[in-house]
Amino acid sequence: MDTREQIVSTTEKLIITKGYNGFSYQDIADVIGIKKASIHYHFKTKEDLGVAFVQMYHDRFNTWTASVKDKPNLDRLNGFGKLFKIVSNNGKHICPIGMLTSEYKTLPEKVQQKVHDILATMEDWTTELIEDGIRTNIYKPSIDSRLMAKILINSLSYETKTARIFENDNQLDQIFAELKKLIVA
Amino acid sequence: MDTREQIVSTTEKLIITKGYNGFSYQDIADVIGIKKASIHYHFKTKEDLGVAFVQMYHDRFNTWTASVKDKPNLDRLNGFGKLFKIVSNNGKHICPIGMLTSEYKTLPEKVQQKVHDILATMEDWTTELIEDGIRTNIYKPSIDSRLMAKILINSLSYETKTARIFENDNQLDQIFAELKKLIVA
DNA sequence: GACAACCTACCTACTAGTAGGTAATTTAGT
DNA sequence: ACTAAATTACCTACTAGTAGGTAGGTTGTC
Repeated sequence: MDTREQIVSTTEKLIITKGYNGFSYQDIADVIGIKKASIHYHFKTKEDLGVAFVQMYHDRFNTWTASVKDKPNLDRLNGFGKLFKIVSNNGKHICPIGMLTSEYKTLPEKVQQKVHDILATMEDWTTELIEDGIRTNIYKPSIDSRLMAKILINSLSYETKTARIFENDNQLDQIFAELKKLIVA
Repeated sequence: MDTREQIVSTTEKLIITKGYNGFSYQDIADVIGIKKASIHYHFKTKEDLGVAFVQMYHDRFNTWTASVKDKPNLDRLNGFGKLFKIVSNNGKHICPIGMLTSEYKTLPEKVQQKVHDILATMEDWTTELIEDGIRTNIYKPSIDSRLMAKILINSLSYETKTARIFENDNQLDQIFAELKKLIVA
């Protein structure tokens, strides 16, 4: 992993714990053992680094959706749930996009745009997943796909935060199971 | 409204937009037109102010639950939904407790404790509401009360954040309606 | 006179960002 | 193959601004 990748990777960890406004170039410098000015060499401004991080996260999600696009609907649904389980890391981490969603109003314009984009991508993908499930009679026909997509994403994303507070590492599974009960016919 | 109340009230607005770590005593001073040092007179440290704010918010919730405790179950459920609608203020605001939940790891210890307490209170109240609904055959018997309580709170709380980003002021109602469809028999 | 509620004036610590320099590597021209 | 120019990746040292917090003085009310 080269220095640039190390910076973005460290940024992810710091956003999870301290948020975008809460971490500093000095924090990153301390973690990877270089000087603050050297980070400015790789990312001229903090805004540039923020944009690069969210773009990386968006790319990661797109790569994942591409990798499961031919799998059965229920596999994709379970895979989506597992994504949050991995992010949560047994109640130790939270979803960084959830953090940026909270901080949105104070984020630099270009970072806001990127956060807006990944949220839209995730909501659209999940909506299509549920639409597909209804169309193929796997899911309950009474469901509104977009609203259920939001309920699913909101419940799981927010749970990574409360799990960290209550040091509860298994309720994410239970919530996902309860949601599946509501969705699957 | 005396100065102390003005400070706490301004703190609420600032936490909603900038978060606990994002607002400063100077911000408050600018809003209410006094000097920074005068805020230290009312709240010796920022931690004290944070504690006072969350306590006020907790008291407000307790006052509300007390005011509806003898109302029919569905009235209480609808009232709970409306609480988020009021907080959201047509997609302009977010739930400040949701903000503090994101920031949790960086909050001073006493503020963390208060956030932990209000989250537990809200979850317990909602769980009991759903238990009552199941017991009185108003809700679907297949529901797990605690998990559904979390799904309800998470969905609505997180939606105040995404509504602010997408400038969408009516999906909170729709999500609450969809959740009611899932809960009510 | 006592006290509450404010003030001015300061402190230390930290922030993002910049100026200017250096050693090592890569590229281009002869 | 040799060399000069350019680039990469870092460094030290600094700026202006802001953070939370404090000491001590002033003002207004009972």
